[in-house]
Amino acid sequence: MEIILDKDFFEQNTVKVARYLIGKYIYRKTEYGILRAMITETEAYHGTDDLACHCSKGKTPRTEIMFDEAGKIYIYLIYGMYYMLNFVTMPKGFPAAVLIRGVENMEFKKTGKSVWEKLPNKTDGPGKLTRHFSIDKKFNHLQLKPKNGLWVIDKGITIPDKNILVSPRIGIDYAKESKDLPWRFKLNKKS
DNA sequence: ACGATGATGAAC
DNA sequence: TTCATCATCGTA
Repeated sequence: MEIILDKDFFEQNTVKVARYLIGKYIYRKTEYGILRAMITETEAYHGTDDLACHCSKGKTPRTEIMFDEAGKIYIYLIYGMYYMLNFVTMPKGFPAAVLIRGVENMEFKKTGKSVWEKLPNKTDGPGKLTRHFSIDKKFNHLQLKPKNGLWVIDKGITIPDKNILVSPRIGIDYAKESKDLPWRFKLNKKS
């Protein structure tokens, strides 16, 4: 059974969403075909009290999207060259999002064909991920749904807790008392 | 270990 | 309007 994840799924605690996104599949449709992969690494950014969250600065032109409805896409540019992919969580008005850091099992189905061909794994980082999926700022503020060319599917696979590595988030040493929160989730290959 | 490269938010 | 900073990656 395959379910397209929508507002109902994303409109809950950001840490839970980050945890349960592991093992879900991200789909990206272009004129050439459909690219899909399993999400294997995520991070939660939750509320104005989270000093690592961009929204800790309050509502600004950039962070406004995090205050919007759950299931929307937040894209920003980092280090002048990499786009980061985030999904907005929590009810409208509460700023929060999940960063998608990594995927595995990339497959591609050409337009007009019916077979999925496996692709080599090169998506072990948030910047590479958006590059391989051709995701850029035009997705900012869009909703996750097939019509927009980007969506997430639950294939009914549940990853047990013992196969998930929980740790502090990457690259946020500046975040003082928030920097050690265990809000990063990663699929543990050996189990 | 470090530079590429530009948006962002805060200070002036 | 200027300035430091940055949820990264490839090269060394």
